[in-house]
Amino acid sequence: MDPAPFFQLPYWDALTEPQRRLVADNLRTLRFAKGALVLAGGDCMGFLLVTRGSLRAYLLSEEGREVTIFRVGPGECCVLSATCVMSQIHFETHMEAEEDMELLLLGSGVFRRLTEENVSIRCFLYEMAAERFSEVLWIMQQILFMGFDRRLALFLLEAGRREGPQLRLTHEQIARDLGSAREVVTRMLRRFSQEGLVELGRGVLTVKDEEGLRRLAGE
Amino acid sequence: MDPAPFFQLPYWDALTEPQRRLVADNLRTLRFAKGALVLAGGDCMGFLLVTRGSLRAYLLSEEGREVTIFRVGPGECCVLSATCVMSQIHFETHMEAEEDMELLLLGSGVFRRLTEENVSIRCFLYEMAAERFSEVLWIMQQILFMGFDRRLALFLLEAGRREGPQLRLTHEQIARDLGSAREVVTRMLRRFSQEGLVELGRGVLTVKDEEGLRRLAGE
DNA sequence: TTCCATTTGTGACCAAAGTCACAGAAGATC
DNA sequence: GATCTTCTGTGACTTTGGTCACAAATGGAA
Repeated sequence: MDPAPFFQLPYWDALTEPQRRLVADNLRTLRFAKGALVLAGGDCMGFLLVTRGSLRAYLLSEEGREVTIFRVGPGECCVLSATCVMSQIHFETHMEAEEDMELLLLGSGVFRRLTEENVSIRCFLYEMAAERFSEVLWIMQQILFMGFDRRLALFLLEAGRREGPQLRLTHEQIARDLGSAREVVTRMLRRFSQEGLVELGRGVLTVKDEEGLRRLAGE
Repeated sequence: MDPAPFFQLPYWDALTEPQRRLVADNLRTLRFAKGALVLAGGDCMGFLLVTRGSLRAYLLSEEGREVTIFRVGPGECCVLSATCVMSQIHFETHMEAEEDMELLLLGSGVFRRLTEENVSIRCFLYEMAAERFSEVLWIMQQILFMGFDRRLALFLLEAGRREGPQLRLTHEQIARDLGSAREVVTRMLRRFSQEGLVELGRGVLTVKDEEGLRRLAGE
């Protein structure tokens, strides 16, 4: 197992030599297949650092509806599970592998020891949590105040920024991401395609008029 | 101006003597009348500590709809404005005085210097932000997945916990808090009163059957 | 090629909550 | 007590988005 990615994180410098050894000795690599549940209901697994693929964090209702609140890509760590180890704050959040993925895990026992010994790490992680916080507030704004057309437009713009204008997504996936229903997505996408904003294909979706989407999204 | 409340905060111990003087010399007391806007759109005023009354933080839509995301009571500080000074994260959040209130302000310049010099304070504040984060996720769950009846029941339970079973609230105020419309609140409250859960009066509302509300709320 | 599972398209319908337009009631103020 | 303002009550209506029930298209797999 190659812990190199962990060493690249900014807080590595803040560690003492014994602490570094402790980390190196206790890192484990975990692999998950696409769609696998990585973490349910805000379990406190410890410190997670994604090395390949990506995680999707979402809220889950009793009836099974989901809403994505953020993603964790390669080189990023999951602040929620870290925060939960550090301060007994429990987040009712689920995480699944969006693609086949690999992550480094530093178990909660060792990780807690580390954060108790070293304020800089705590601080660094909390700061990242605060950043997520501001993103989540933004998503909340969208859900609260925007119609579905605007939300979908924002979704497409955001996805486009991540993956380019060619999106390999089914309507079903989009619906789950936005916490809506597939038919609703289909209808709205059809409207978008009639207006020349996107082009639709089976399992693919091409953004044709980013400017138009942006206008619709009110950006 | 009496900076005593500031001294009672846990991080006071973490300050050096010159830092303490710096704080004491730069604290200002501000007063706001009930309903006054304390902070708009996530301004970075600096560090706010409420000494009397309470703040209400809310999201605001373009059309003027509001949703309350948290409150800051006496002895508590506003983590959002603090966080925003520390890390340039901007929260699109508004705050108003819920009652006549008084707060201590440590301007952003001095406060930034302080947090740069002292990791413990940074860390402490970020940790509080993380706590707010978990509360906001919970509110998000409510809005996303619950019907209005459940949300209202939760609101009444929460308000009851703060202020006892006698609530001095108008339907209008409740509606603003929940981001809904006054008529909707009136209708639902009427249903609640028919079911014996609450008793209604002009500007007053008494929780009669907390257990029943709890059942309805699914707690 | 022929299945077959997956994905998309669509119309009809439903339900929740927001909007509108008032009317009436309760306190406050003069 | 008369008037005013603020609250509350209510029915009718609209909108949005979710649900249902299919049909049709597409692209692998056998």
